[in-house]
Amino acid sequence: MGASKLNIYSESINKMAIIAKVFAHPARISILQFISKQKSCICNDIVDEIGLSQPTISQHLKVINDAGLLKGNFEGKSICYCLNLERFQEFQSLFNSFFNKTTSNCC
Amino acid sequence: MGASKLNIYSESINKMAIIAKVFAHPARISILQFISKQKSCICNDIVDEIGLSQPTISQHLKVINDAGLLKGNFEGKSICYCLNLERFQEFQSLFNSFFNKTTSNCC
DNA sequence: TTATATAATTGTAATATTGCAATATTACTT
DNA sequence: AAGTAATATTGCAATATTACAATTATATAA
Repeated sequence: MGASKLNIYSESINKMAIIAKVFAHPARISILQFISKQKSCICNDIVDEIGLSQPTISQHLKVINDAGLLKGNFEGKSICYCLNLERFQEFQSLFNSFFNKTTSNCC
Repeated sequence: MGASKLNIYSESINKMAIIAKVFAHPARISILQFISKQKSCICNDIVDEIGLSQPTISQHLKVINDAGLLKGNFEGKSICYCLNLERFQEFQSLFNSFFNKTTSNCC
């Protein structure tokens, strides 16, 4: 085989995995960090900042966006990427509730 | 190319990505959840519970273990897997501090 | 020692991800 | 309309991940 057997897990677990996948690549963490640090909205600056090609950054942005973590505003010919903070906090509380439910019973 | 260019990111960002990767597969989330729910330590029960083959579970356990999230005690011929709660909490606070530092300045 | 049970490792196939060059699209500008 | 700048898409190669069958290692039990 090789592909993930997504059908055997609950909806919420698959959702958590999709969220975690956003953070599972350093380029995407860097992009999120960079966007959040900018005073004004940014666009192609990410390419210069991170050191990957424009298509590669664009691809990572798509992954982040597909998870709902971005808002984009058009500003002339460029796109202003911003964080969707509500969704971000949703992620945070999902993970925290998972972590907080987790205890250890032995060892 | 195809491989991740890990050298262009900071140590802490790469570390976060490695942690996130543990949670980036539903099987691993399920395993963590299952281990934490058990009253007593378990072993091969994970295989029955989750519905993946023994080598596949073993492989996922290795990923979780390599991230430092497990403690293993030998109990007879089987291994008792438990969560390393200290490390788990370390993860939680690392992610929370990332989330909390993240703000949005536009849109 | 031999048998049995549990878990790790190896080998391999299928699929996914990462990265970039080339190209296409989109929106402004002249 | 033609040119330009910014971003997305496509196609492809390299690498990584996922999954399992077969095998191996380890530990107890007979």
